[in-house]
Amino acid sequence: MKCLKVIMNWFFYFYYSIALYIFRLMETELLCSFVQKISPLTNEELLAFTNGWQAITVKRKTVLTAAGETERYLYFVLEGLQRAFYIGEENKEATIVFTYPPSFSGVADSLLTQTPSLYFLETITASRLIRINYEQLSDLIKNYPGIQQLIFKTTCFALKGALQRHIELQCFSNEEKFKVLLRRSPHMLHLVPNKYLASYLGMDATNFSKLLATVKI
Amino acid sequence: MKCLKVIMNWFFYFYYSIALYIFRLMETELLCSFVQKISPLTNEELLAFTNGWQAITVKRKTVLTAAGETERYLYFVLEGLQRAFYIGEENKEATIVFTYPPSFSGVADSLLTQTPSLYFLETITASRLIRINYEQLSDLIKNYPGIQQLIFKTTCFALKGALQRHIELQCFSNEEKFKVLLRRSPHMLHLVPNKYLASYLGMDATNFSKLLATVKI
DNA sequence: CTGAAATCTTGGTATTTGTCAAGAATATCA
DNA sequence: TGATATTCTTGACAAATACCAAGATTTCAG
Repeated sequence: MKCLKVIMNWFFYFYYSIALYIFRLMETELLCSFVQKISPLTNEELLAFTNGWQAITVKRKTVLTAAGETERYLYFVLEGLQRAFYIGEENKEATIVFTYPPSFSGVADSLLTQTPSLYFLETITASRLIRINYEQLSDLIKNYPGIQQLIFKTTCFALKGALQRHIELQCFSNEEKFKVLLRRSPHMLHLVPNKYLASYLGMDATNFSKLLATVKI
Repeated sequence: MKCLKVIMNWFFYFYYSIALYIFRLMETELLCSFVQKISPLTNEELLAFTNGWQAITVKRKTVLTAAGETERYLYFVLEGLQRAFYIGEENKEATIVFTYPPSFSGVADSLLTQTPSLYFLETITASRLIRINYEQLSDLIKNYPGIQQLIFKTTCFALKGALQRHIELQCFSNEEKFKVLLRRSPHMLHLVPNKYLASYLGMDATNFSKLLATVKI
């Protein structure tokens, strides 16, 4: 009897280890294929880059970074939905960006300049992420030209995106912004609460609801 | 008589050369002190970086980069005022950013990602600028870590600025935006035509004028 | 310096957008 | 699963903002 128990424990541990290993392999694989699309790395760089990430699993509505804090991590989203948002006068929220897998996440400007974040980063749904802290990332950037290139490119694309969105916010009416959203990210309508979509488009939630009724289809 | 003419020519050329030399020294000095504040360079890097810039002098309302073109230059402003703006439906303009000395200029996202610009870059007043083309800049970035660091940092600050402005556009009322402008850049009121300031704040020009009358002081 | 063009101001009006409230629908957690 | 929050919808109303036009002012180029 004792013997059986030992064997079972052993089996359990064996399979658990394999499962964990495969799991980590899959995560790493996801990260690898993501970064390779942005900027090709050598095998050595890839190995260095994918090493040292910490996996976290969090519930919905978990604050990953609070406004006022300085961002400590670069995140990579494996599963779930997150948003960065600003809280203004009278607790009005302005959603800056949504993130979902596979992509990096984190308050980019705060992380890169190591200055306090203006935004909150929060999970919308339960999420699985991996993250690497600023010091490790800095070392990687310092020591591997390809990784520096990767982060630089990512930053450039972020800037491009921010300026693109700038236009939409400044030039488009609520209805136009709504239509752009419908056209460009129809899936978001199902995934994200309307409340957040409204705050992403910079309009009142009730107005968003009315647009849904009139503009739809 | 002939002799006198030759001597005068010689003198002219002599002083002209010296003047030009001093001029270039001053320009370079301006660029040096500007970049040193962002990210310190070694002497060698500084020498490499300040070399190869082309000086241009342009009249007011000169288009430096047109929407649809891919930005070819990184500019450094020595004198004058410029703005980047987007032209939307019915020729409505949205000013993205103003640039004035000493600072870099150019459509940052287009230059960095080498994709077509969404904006026009145009001088508001007659301007003196120096510029370096993308290929040269790329080489400098590739060959000098300090210069890569400089451009990377500049990009990060640009991103930070874009996200900061994002908040203002999305959360503030016209009056609030106007007050922020008054507080943060009062000098702009004298330098920049109200028309452009209005389009910078994302409001109608007539509304801007009314705010000037009511909010002032 | 002067005529022509661009810009600014102002009032009135139309449109867009936000606010409030309350009931309906939906999602969440124990 | 059921109780409890949260979110969504809808209407009427209020506020903000854009639009238009015309005259005053300023700026610019020849």
